[in-house]
Amino acid sequence: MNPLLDQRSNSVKMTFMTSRRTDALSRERIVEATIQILDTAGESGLTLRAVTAHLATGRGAIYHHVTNKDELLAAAADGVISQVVAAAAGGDDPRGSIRALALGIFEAIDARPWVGVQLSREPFQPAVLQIWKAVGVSLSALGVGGTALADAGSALVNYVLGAAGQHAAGARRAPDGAARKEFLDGLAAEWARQDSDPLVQESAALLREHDDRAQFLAGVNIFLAGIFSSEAIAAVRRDASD
Amino acid sequence: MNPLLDQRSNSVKMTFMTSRRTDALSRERIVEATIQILDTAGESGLTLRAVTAHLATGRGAIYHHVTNKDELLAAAADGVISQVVAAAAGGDDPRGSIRALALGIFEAIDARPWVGVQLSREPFQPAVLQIWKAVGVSLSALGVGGTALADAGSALVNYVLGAAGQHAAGARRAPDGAARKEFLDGLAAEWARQDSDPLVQESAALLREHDDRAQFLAGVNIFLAGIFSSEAIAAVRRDASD
DNA sequence: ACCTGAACACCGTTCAAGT
DNA sequence: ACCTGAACACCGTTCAAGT
Repeated sequence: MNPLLDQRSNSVKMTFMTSRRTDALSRERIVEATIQILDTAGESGLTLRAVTAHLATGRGAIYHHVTNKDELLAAAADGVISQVVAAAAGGDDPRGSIRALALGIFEAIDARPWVGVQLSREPFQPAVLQIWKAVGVSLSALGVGGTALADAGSALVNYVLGAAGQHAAGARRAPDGAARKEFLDGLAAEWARQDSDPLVQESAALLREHDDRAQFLAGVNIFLAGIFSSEAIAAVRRDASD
Repeated sequence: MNPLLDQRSNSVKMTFMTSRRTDALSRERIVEATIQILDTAGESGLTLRAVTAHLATGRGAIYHHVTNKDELLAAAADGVISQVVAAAAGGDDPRGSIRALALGIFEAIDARPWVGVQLSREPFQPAVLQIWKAVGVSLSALGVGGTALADAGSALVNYVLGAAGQHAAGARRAPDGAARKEFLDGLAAEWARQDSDPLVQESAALLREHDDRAQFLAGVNIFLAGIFSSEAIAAVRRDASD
């Protein structure tokens, strides 16, 4: 009746065969279950009760491996972002790496809106630190250092996280393409109705046909351009003061 | 004491005397109570029970004027952002307006972390639309238009919202300067301990003495530089293809 | 029409009791 | 040490009943 309990009774530490339905509870298994629940039921579907049901265990058991529901969400996001960062790492083109990282994050969030919400929630969670470090490595390889690196890194990371949060909220509200189209059309109509300012009218028209992904990448390019034009100006200033 | 209250008494349509303990419930009064609760008790202190206690009314009364707790939060954030946008509007220097707007948002969030959290939560809430429009007007005045305006606006707004969310989360965790210093010192020590990579070591050192506000403004400048270098490149391309 | 407040259907977290 | 599950102290939201 309860396969999990049966498995648990013949658990052996040294075995090299690891089946999916492995025995004892562990942080890893809990996080894995958390990701599954988030993917299928969304953020509002993540309850401690859902996690314990999924793992066929008691309520309090979770708290032996994890201190908080928040820690659970942070760990789940970290699991997803780890893979994105690893996939974008390396290569001999730091600008390309930055674009690949940004795009990877965008796509991970497009597929799993809950990651975007979580990333924009807490500044020093593991997933965000990973992103900071990857951005730092690439910028450093491009010759940016010191305070300029901190400023540039902060700009890029905050931009990516901001877009992440906004896109995630949109994706949550309108999951598929059709719902999204309908939502944007309705919103554009609303804008156009509320405000006759030509700028708003034009924005409403653009809103209907805009591509989130392309717009996101355009933003990354703007920041990259800004970083190097700032760098160039700073270099000129340094030369001038020598 | 509460600028919103003052603002409201000026904006009340036909009367010039508005007492605090006015009789009937209204959306306005409910939002006002919401802001007060958020300011004094933080986001976790905002419960429907707290709102009804504050207004000395029954639980369900709120739902005659507001559909949701979410709408309450969005309306509260909109009230705060309205003032920021109004204060930063006008002037004949669009770049200055953009910096003033960004800084105004930063400072509003520094004073009221809950605003930052709320802004980064929902892409098409009233407060965010106000920011979009103000940014659009300034960029437009700088001669940016069409898709470039949408891209640039999106980049700036997402950057501001991202930084807003991250800074708000930090401000919530460490409200005063001393707590903040202690927190950053601890975090820097943690980074330095975990990773011997020289880049991380340097970042940890920078982290301890970095100024969130200056870093935020540096990001705005990077963005502005990026827009005009992108614009310049696009212009060159247009010329070349003619 | 507006308000009341009890009731409903949930939460996250704790903790004595078990193995 | 790890797990169980009832109990606790909350939530947001609804709705029959009042004015």
